[in-house]
Amino acid sequence: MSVDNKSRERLIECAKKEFLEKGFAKASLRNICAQAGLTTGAVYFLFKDKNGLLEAVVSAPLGELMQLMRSHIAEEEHSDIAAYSHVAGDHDYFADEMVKLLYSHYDEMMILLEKSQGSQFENLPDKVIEMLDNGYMRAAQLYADAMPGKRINRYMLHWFSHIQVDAFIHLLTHERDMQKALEKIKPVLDMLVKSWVEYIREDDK
Amino acid sequence: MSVDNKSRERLIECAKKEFLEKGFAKASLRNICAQAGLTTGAVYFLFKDKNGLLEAVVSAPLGELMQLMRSHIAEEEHSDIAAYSHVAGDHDYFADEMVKLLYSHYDEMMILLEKSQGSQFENLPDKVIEMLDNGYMRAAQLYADAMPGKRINRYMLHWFSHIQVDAFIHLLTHERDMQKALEKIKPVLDMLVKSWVEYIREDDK
Amino acid sequence: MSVDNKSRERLIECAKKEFLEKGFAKASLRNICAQAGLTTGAVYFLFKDKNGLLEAVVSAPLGELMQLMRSHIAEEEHSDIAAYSHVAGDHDYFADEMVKLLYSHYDEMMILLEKSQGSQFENLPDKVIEMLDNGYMRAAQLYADAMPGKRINRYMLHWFSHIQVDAFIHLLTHERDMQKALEKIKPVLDMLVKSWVEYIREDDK
Amino acid sequence: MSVDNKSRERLIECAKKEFLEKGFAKASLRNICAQAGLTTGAVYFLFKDKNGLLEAVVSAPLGELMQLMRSHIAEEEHSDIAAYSHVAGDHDYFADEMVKLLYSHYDEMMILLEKSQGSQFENLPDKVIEMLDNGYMRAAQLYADAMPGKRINRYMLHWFSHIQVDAFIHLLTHERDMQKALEKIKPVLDMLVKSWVEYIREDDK
DNA sequence: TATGAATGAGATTTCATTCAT
DNA sequence: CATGAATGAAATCTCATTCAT
Repeated sequence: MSVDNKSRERLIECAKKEFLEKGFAKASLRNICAQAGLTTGAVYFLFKDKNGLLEAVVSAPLGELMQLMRSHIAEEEHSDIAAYSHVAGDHDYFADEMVKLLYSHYDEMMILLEKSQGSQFENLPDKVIEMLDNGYMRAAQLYADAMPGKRINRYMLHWFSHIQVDAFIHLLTHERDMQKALEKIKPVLDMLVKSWVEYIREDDK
Repeated sequence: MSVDNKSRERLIECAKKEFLEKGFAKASLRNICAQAGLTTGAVYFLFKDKNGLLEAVVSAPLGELMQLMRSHIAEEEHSDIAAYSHVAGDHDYFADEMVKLLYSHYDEMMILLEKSQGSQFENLPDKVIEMLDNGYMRAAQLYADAMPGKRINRYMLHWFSHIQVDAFIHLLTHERDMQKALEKIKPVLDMLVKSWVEYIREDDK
Repeated sequence: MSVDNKSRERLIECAKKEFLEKGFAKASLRNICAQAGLTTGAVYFLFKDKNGLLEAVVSAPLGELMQLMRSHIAEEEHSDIAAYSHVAGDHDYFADEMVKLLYSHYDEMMILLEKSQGSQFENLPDKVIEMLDNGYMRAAQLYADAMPGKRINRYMLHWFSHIQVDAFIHLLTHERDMQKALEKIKPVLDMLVKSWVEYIREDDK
Repeated sequence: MSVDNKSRERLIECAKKEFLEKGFAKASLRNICAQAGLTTGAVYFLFKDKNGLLEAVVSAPLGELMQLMRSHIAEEEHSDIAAYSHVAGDHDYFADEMVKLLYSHYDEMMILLEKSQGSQFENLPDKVIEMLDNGYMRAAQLYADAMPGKRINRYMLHWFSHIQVDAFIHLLTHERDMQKALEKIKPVLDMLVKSWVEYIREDDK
């Protein structure tokens, strides 16, 4: 918005590198600023503090991520249980979106999901899991009710949310190329959906 | 080796608490030593350094863990592919052993698997996954060969090792009671085995 | 001088608050400017520096204070020693004037007298005491001369000046209401005057 | 208690100087440590922190001061109102004790009473005043009850406690020699006691 | 067998101030 | 008339580590 945000951008760029390399906690403001050719004071002028700098690095991608999660969950909650047989395509669609999002901000997502210990975002994966878990709960309930003598296996439901999130993080850390990632996530998601249907219920009592 | 290990043991006990609470990186040697009624110098006499203290805390359980892993993998490598239909019991047996081991040294395992960032053990889960991955490779190869036009999906194979390890860590962090843990891990392992068989292969080319 | 002093005034107003709250030394220019909707640079344009800002806040009341002090001292120096018996009314008059002045610029006076550590005004009370001390000196001399074998107790003279100033500061910090303050200061001044007459002299040699 | 506390003592000595010169808030740990030929870390080993260092500097004299205050107040509370005519000697005794105490730890007392802004002791004078105020309350009550139509002038009572404390601080800052101080405090205390008796009461209603 | 003392390098943060625009 | 950007110096504190004794 000002004539030149060069310093701000340089700082963000250098912070990104440092966070990625050392993680938030061990990242050194001094290092970042030296790299950017500035003094640490500049961080406190341009951002609030170390956390503020991190926020500047990840906030936009984070917003998009949360947006996608919310719309996925909303869809999930309005989906018909009977339709579960062909939801696969749906899931594929979500997975595609997610992969594209993750890889279009690769560094930021890595920081957010893997390198944010010690920051305000250190529990983001857990929060996302919680969102999913809650979102899937209704569908699971309907699904369980549909079969007498069965009830939701709460632990399995949660674990499925956990490994779904985990699947994307694992992908991110093991495959740098987006096209390949799009291929690789397919069977994973496929397996997840099929297993979900099969293992989400347990015998009542 | 017996006269007077009191200090050593007190130190180990206090370190365990601190590591569990704050994680290795943020644990304070001074704190630990003060708690043990000693000074930091004692750590450098009795152990080598901070990492050495951690090692003393976790080495025995770690040894047992590696032992169990190795024997599991060895078994896996000698197993017959044809037998895969009823390997379920086998896996249950392994899972039981693993859960019992993990829960008989709960604190140490938590430290090792969840609180060791910054230490020499920070990649232990990855190493275990690697072991598993390698161990499952031969069986997977045989299994793939048995079906023409199919080959191993390397990524899926690795991911299965990943979530298998993850399953135990997730259990550890979400269920403190061993009996309940033994119940909860069952469907997880069941799902894992069944899915393994189904998803480990992909179309050739 | 009139078109647009808004910024200047806003700055002064906000500075007043901050100085009052935290004292000069711990007051933060950034805070003040942010509160005023300006940046720190503005302070250096509109005033000279932090001290200049303080000066702008207190200069008018300070001028009046010094004026009153000077006229009080001038009167004191021209007063007749013989008249000391009924000077009481005089002192009451001065005290009233002083209280009215102090309370008509309560905030500024508080800053000046209690919150100016670290600024150019940090010794104002001492300077005022010095003025008083010098002013009372002549009267005291005449008074001492009037009684053979007596001389001025220099220390007591100074201490009286000290507690006279102190009396007003104490009042300011312990009574926010002007009417009540006017009542409370009466016996204090009364005591001061009477004791002055009695204790200002000591035996010669 | 150890072989040599040289560093500790050097640190305390240098801190004393720095605190005296700049006051607690503006005193620089770096400076103090450099002066003592140590690093700042040493402070955090030998004391807890900056406040801890100050505490080490002043704690002994502070203890004695509080002790003396307490015994003075206890005496005051058990004193007979009828005896007030010849209490003067009593007060002289207290004043002598106080002056001796203050001057036998001159630097520490200066720090405590004049240079402790920003530390845990910054309100010590106020606390002492409060103690005195409370202590004198009972005597004042009896004294007021003894004359119908009179009641305690709460403000004057407090102000007397205030200037009594102030008298000692003023002395400390204006007279470095103990013998001279002992002389100078006499008429001050004398005046205080006489005025107390005269001004502590006001007309009822 | 351990202590006590101290280091040295680092951390984040705060601040008044400057100055080109 | 004031901003926005940035400096540079200083602040307190924390820590793992060392080593003579």
